[in-house]
Amino acid sequence: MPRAPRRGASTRRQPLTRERIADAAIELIEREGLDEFSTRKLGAELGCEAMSIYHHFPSKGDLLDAIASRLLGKVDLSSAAEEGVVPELRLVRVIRSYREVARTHPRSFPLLALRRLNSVEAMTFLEAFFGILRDAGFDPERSTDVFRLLGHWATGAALSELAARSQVAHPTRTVPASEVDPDRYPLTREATPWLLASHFDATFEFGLRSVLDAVRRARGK
Amino acid sequence: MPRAPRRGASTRRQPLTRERIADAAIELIEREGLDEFSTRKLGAELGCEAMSIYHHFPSKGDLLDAIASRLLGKVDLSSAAEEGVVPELRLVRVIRSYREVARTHPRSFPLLALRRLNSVEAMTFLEAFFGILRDAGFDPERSTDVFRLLGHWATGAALSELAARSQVAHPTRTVPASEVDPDRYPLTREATPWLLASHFDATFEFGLRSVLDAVRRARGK
DNA sequence: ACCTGAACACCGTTCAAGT
DNA sequence: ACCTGAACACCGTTCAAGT
Repeated sequence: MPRAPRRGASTRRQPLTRERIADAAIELIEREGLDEFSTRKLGAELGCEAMSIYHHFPSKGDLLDAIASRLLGKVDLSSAAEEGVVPELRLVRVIRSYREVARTHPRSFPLLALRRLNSVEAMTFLEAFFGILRDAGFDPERSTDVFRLLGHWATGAALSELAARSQVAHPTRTVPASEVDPDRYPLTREATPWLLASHFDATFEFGLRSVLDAVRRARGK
Repeated sequence: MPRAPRRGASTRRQPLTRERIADAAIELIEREGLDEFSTRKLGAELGCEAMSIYHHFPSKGDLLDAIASRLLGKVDLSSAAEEGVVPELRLVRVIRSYREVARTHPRSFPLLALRRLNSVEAMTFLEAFFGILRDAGFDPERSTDVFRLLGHWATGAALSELAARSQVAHPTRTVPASEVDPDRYPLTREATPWLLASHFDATFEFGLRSVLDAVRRARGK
């Protein structure tokens, strides 16, 4: 006995695509966290079976890679090629946009830091960045070192901010006060006001100034 | 009918402790990867039921936090308080040891970057670092900014190296050559030799010189 | 206090089958 | 070509019970 075609629950019969799956996955991760993310929940979200996803991605790992690339694609590169804008300012704009992507996607952003990216988005990002550095007068070798210096710092800063805000993993119990007698750590206690979230912006600006300073000096050599 | 006490399979009846569990977990993660790690496998490793672990940690998340702290505890801080050694050199030694921990624990190290740490190990590390910076003449506010600048860069550098070596996640398929026509990314192609793993050490040294340079200049102000 | 083992509500992924 | 759904071999965690 043939069953009547079910509809209603999901009238939207958009065909599944890699992009649509990855975007829905990002949304789901931001809502429920990386630990809670599963292909089965994603299927429910998309109105299809979990297994349909595997027709577009060979494994969950590949889907996570695609998510990372998609996040990198959200970084605003429009300022990278802007005529008449001094290279350093273009660098700053790209870096600030990178930080903004981290802040608006706190729970999926770690994927960007942990997974090796070889995608169109990654290549586009690299090419734009190298373009700025060439305009700033760097040869390919120095461009690579500078790219990595800025990238490493920016990634570390973003992750640290997310971790400190407990936006990455579900927060677990804090250390019992008895274990961390503050008298044993006087220097840390003294620095507490500047370790708080309220100081993140100032710390970011100090870091940005510092690495840009180093970049400026590297150009002179 | 009482069963005879089983022994043999696990003669070693050391009592379970948080430290023993965390160390076995690190070993297991390094051998099989973070994705493959489970409390059940860890139980088998320790010769006990998976549930025994939950008597020492309220959840798997708490165990992961403990692993992160344990890793941080492996950083060699002996040079931090060394009399007669110039502060900058002490900073360098701690940073190099941090990198070394990442390289010797590639698959568990990401936990250190992603999880918020408030443990004895974290406090000890902070206090040692702040000690060096005080000796270098920094006040608490600048110490915090400098600590974060160095920490963010070092963490980003370590993660990037691990990701590039595909030591973090199980490697997935590479991008099809058709998608990344190298002619569309001439600057990136030109920089390829310096983006390879063989250049990691040089990039690390450039980065270290750069951030230390920035720190030295921050002290003057 | 510390550990067990059955049970529950999940996972990612395979496979043969449907359209 | 694209999607389904049952099935397999797993998970983390609960709970009542053992010593």
